[in-house]
Amino acid sequence: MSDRKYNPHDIETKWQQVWADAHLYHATEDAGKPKKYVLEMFPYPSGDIHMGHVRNYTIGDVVARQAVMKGYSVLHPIGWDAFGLPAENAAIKSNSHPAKWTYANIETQAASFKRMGFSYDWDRTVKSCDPEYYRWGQYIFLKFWERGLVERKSSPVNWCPDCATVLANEQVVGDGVCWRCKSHVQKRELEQWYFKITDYAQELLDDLDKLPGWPERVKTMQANWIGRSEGAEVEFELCDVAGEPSGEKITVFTTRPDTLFGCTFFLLAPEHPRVKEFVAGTQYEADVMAVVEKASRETAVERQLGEREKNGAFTGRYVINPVNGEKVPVWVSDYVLMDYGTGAVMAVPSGDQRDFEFARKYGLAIPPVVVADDDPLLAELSGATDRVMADVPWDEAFNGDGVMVQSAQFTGMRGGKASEGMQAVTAWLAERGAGDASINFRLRDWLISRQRYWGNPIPAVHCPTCGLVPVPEADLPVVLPMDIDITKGETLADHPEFYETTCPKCGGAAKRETDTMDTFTCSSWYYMRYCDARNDAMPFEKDKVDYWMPVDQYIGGIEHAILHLLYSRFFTKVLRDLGMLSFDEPFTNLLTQGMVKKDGETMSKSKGNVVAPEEMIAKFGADTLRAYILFMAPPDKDLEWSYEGVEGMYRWLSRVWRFVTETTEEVHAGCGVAASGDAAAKTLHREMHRVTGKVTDDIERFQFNTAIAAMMELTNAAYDYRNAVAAGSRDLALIKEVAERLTLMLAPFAPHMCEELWRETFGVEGSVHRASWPEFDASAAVADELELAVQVNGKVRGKVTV
RNA sequence: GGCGGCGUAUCCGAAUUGGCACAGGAAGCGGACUUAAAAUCCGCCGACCCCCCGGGGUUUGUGGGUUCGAAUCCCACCGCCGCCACCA
Repeated sequence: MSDRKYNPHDIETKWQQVWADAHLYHATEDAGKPKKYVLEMFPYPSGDIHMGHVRNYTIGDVVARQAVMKGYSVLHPIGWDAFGLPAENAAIKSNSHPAKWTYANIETQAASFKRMGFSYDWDRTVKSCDPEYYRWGQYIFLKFWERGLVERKSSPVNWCPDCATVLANEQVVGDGVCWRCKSHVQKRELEQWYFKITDYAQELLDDLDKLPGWPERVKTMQANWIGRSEGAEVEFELCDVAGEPSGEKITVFTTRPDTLFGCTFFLLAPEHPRVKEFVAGTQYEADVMAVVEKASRETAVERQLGEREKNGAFTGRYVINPVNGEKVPVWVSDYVLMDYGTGAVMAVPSGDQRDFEFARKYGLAIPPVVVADDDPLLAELSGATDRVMADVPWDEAFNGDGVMVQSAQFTGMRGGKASEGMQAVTAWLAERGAGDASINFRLRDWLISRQRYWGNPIPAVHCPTCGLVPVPEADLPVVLPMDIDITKGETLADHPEFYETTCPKCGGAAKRETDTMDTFTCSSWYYMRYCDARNDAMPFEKDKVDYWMPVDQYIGGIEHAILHLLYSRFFTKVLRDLGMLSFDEPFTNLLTQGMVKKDGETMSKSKGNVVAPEEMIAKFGADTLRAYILFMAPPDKDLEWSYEGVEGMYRWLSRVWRFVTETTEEVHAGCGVAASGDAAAKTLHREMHRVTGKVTDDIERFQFNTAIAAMMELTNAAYDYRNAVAAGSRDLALIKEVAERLTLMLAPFAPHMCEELWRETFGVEGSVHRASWPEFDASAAVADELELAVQVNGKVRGKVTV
């Protein structure tokens, strides 16, 4: 018989040990059961866990535990995203080594996860900084390379001065700051390694439709990031210095070829490679170079701060508009981006607000070409195929749908995005070899090289004779050397014993690549490794991945809406094309959990509003913390921490504990009747079935807060029954069933307490976490009598009891 | 500027998707038990207006609309949050 008082601490540590010894949560591929892969984003080992971790991993744990009880074969693993800069910074601060800091934190976090009672299969743990893991990251890199998806090229890249490394576009956030250290990012021209994610841009966009289990806003963010634009490429013929046609073509991308007749000037980005050549030694050189230099001085931040004053200068050159043979001047302007489209733009000031502002500032013509249906100008210009008006009477550009005017044979057609006129102009250009329909993406290739030590070494060799040579698979892993003094700011480039090597191709002296890979390469496939975590012959067996994958439920923070989730989708598609697996998308259902706040702000040490999980465990136990963090709000919403709230949760768990232990004593003592069937018993019986249905349903919908609320209602109904019926007359079968059902349904939330009640109080053989989830009888949940409201004109006018 | 989300009692939140608005918890108040306290158990618990003291009416950020019926759908506005942003 258990203690009368609920004492979480002894119970929790006791069962944690029992579960660990029995490998209770070991996952096996069981062909006789449906599978469920429940995964939470693996943590970065920066110190001990915080409340955000508690919330994230508790959600996953409840889902995983209930799935086991419902008869699924469940995979619920954990690991660590262990490479990365914070480890280097911490090592510098503490005059230590990144590995030491990282492994120590992993130990701390692992202990905390165990103390929280999470049901992980610890035999599948992955640490991305272990050679047994990262060697397969290198292997995958080589496979990508074989497939032509690895590229080393020179281009303007994002440089974080504080992290002293380059960053991927996705890692530049907010107003042009580093995702990790929030420093302002600079632009530098550097040669770097890329994964050609743009090869998959269309599929990454299209397949968002295959993800009905993802939040709409995450899909919208990814679609915006990929940024598909339909339009046309148009070729303009360049004129020479004397203004005569040179025969050379210069291409632009436009989403509005229907406005081509309104093009009155042509723009180049300040970084455009032709700019210097065009103005060298001319009277325009000084003005143009002033614009170029001003733009280059501006940081990425300033250029990304939305709309600003547009600056420009005439280059002295002209291009010929292919639709009307008009010579239009070529300008340089700082609002044209070199890394989108072709770095050159046809300007149509009447149809584009930016071009409009630029034209007004520099006195360039603004002829109308697409006019709104309700614009009086339409009547005035109706039927005019030639340009009779060179300047619109408008205050701003018009970019909507309307009627084409002053556009030769296209005059009178519908103009606008995806319009008849747009198609007609594109077709006309294509016939004459002056353009064609085209699609442009905002997505850029993924810059994966980092000039940092604590990461996965890129398996490549620079040979003076053979060029870039991949490290042969047999030579993997390229081991990250441990004898490095990070406190002196050393990187692999400071260690000749690392980089001095021989070329795998010709055998001559060569230099090993000293950059490491972006940590997001490590996190792009770890969930596949869990399926076959100890394989030392390949990253994973196809059969095992095909059994467990895709992840049925993925849970993590919204901050990965683009970064990690996009990269993982990309990896999955490439690995599929490499024949290593056979599905298209890695995560079928995605839950993005909200943040845990205190006093309306995110918890942080600098704000001094951190509530440490260990402090709450010490006070109330892990079960109370788990149940509380799920009870306070739906999982996708932010949650405001309240100390009074935790005490309330502890009170309720104690109340359940008392009910179960006391009624079990009554049952054992035979103090009551076998079955009573009176009104009070009927009410409790009905409530028990109603709540079973509600809890089952709510966990499926991730409404953990209402699932717990329903169990509280059942607890209240159970106490009502005890108050209504005297001891000795109580229905023993009923109160026993209520106690058992409560224990089973609460087990995923408060696993230790329920295990204690199940095995010690009830005396059942085997774990409650292997027991079957309670069935419910929908008809038993329906009341015999029902009060119906009678509405007349939507107002309650009476009530009838049926 | 664009896109997306949100707004319900003192606070956190229900309302399974158009059908009795506010379940559950917290806070607060009262009672039982106790010499007393804690713990526990029981009960009460939004506001405003009207009232023949039985009760009735209004109220889901604001204002409209659709509907027999709206917290829920539509339009406009206000407020808060997030993401993107000179992407041609």
